[in-house]
Amino acid sequence: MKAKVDSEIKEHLRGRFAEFIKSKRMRQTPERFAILDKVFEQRVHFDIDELYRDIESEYRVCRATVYNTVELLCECNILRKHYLNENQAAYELSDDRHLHLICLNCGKVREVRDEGFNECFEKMKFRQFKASFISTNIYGLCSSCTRKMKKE
Amino acid sequence: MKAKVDSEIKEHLRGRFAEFIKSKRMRQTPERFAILDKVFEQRVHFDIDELYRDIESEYRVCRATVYNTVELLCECNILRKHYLNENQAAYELSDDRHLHLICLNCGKVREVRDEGFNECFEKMKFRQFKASFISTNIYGLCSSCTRKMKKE
DNA sequence: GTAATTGCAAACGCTTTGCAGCGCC
DNA sequence: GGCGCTGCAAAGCGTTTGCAATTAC
Repeated sequence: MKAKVDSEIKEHLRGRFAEFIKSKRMRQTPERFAILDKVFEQRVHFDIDELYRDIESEYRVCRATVYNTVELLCECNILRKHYLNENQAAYELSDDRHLHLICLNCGKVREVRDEGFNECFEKMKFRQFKASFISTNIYGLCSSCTRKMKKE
Repeated sequence: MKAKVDSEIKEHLRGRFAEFIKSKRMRQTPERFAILDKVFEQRVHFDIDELYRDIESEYRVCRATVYNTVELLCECNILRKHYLNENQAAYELSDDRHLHLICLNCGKVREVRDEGFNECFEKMKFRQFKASFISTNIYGLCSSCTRKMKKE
């Protein structure tokens, strides 16, 4: 439920992506930047297919390219990849810290911020492991499924 | 890295599974209990294919049945299903609380216990959501991949 | 110019499904 | 004996791959 990314941050990230691409001696294709722009328009975590359908309407690009570019955006640390369920990977902007509440019955995912939890993670240190980011999934029952269960 | 499940707990869980099956008016097939027994022998999180190959050597059973039974064991709250990466779901005994340290480079998964973190979760309450369990994945670089990176 | 990147389509791997026959209740 | 469960095989679906054509540098 976060507000759309503001244009200053957008510009900054676009610049970082451009730098990243250059540093790897890769090419700045229009497809890559078109995809990045659509990424900014996503309000919550999204999957490749959602992003693809969203882009497709105004820019001709194929799924494989979306996969490739999103992978690049993860390497560049603009996006992060999460595995919430069986179906497909979910992506989110890196600065968007929250937990996922996932209903075991209907599969609905809710994003929840919890500062205490974030602090708890910041403090953690691991031997022989350089942590980059945390992905926390809490499985349970959403309110409407709880209600449904009671009726039965 | 946990010790094998001791026989008392095993007996208890077998009983619970039997009860669960009866309560749903399902059948106590030998396949279901053979699979449960193999589940107890797993030392860390495992996937369906590992479990299947492990069973197959001494008991004729097909993949679909393993999928079905493991799903039942999750419903019965003996197992929990985690999504660590793209490839496949990972399963663990419910009483085995730990985080997963996942290397972004080689994909290796390490299990780590952290009591502070568990307590932090216990305290959390969510509006309109009945939490059942938490699955925490920490992505980063393992020590050997960190070393590899430095060399380049 | 030339090598990286794209679109397309086929391949891949995990999981689910449909179905005929078996066996638990 | 009936119907739930099994094995088998095929289908489904997200993702990856191979390749010829395109295009950024």
